[in-house]
Amino acid sequence: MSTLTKKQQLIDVAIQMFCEGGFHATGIDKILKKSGISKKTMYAHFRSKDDLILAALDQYDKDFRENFIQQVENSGDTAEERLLGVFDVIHSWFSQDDFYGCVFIKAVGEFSDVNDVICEASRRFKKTMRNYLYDLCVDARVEDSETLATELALLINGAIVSSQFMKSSEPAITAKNMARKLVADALK
Amino acid sequence: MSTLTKKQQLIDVAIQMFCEGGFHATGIDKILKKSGISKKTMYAHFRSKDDLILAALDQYDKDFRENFIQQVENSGDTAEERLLGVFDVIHSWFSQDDFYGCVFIKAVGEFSDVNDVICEASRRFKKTMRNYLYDLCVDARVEDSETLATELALLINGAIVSSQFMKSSEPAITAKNMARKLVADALK
DNA sequence: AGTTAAGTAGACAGATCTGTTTACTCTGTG
DNA sequence: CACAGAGTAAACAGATCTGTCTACTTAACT
Repeated sequence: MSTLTKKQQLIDVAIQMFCEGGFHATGIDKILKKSGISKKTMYAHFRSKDDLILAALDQYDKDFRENFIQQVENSGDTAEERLLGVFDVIHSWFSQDDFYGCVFIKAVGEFSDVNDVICEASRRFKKTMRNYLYDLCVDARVEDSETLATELALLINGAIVSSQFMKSSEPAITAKNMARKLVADALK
Repeated sequence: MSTLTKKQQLIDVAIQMFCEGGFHATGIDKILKKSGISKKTMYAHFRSKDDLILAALDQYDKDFRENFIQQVENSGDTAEERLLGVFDVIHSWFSQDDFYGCVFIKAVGEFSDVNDVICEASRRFKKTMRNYLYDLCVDARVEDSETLATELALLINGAIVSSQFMKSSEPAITAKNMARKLVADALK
């Protein structure tokens, strides 16, 4: 029951509520009520709401990527299989009950000010993900890994948004079929 | 200077501000200040803020699609050219100074409640756009137009989001290259 | 046992939000 | 001129938001 635990609980509840309801519509009071933590404690750990948002995004960034990478690693024996395995992983993500789209896409939508720290954190996440895709491409001996990584990243963004709109996990399958062609082309 | 004009001005300013700043972060007072219209007049035309949001989205839906379709029609002589012309049109959209991503993507991000009227309007827009893509596919004598239309819609969503994150219009070009392969495949 | 750190509960301040209302202005028309 | 329609300006109500502050509690450590 160290101080870390309360801080962590706060971050956990916050990210969950931001994912579902967005940032501006999710008030501090709601987060505190749901987490059962007092306001004073929150402001002892975080300077402001924005500070909490930032901490929540940082945490989510780390957790999501860790989980994502591990699932991709387990999705196939060859590098090429893992490259397509990415889309199986997002398919199971889309299938979760608490899937409300990508919280970083929400973030750049709500904080469009270019220099906003929250935007920067979101951009950083997408860049890191794209770099991971690039590494997968290199492993699969793709010649133009730069291009393919960018294409796959675009495909993933599209699948997320389409899935959110259609309230279905099918776009992951659509994207996988598209990716299959691109990968085949890139390896040819 | 009829009543329509004031209502229209309000809608115009509102949609512009919602596009840039999102919905929850854009207060009524800011819209009124920017448009120079009094609060009483606003509430004479709209029942509530949600009502204004809905009217603004409806208007944008109509205007955007009209403009989009016209540009696509002018983008090539053959149906196949127009199918790829779609990506030239979004490229010029991404290049605009006031491009802040797709307002309907913002909307489903901020109003995630499934039954929300605002969400419904956003879903309707995306469906209508996909149907237009479907028509283009049929015109181009694509065999499986259902699949290709879904794929192109996903590609467009991905390009929008990637463009917003990268603050660049290049994803439109990336998407066009991807689409070229898909169209070639679909016509083979 | 006593001190300290960390927490709760909740009142409070001040800003901002949506939405209502009152009183005044302007403008065109019969 | 008189009146009706549409608009402005601005006060107001009531809710909600972020952030601060006081007073009390609990638990751990020396």
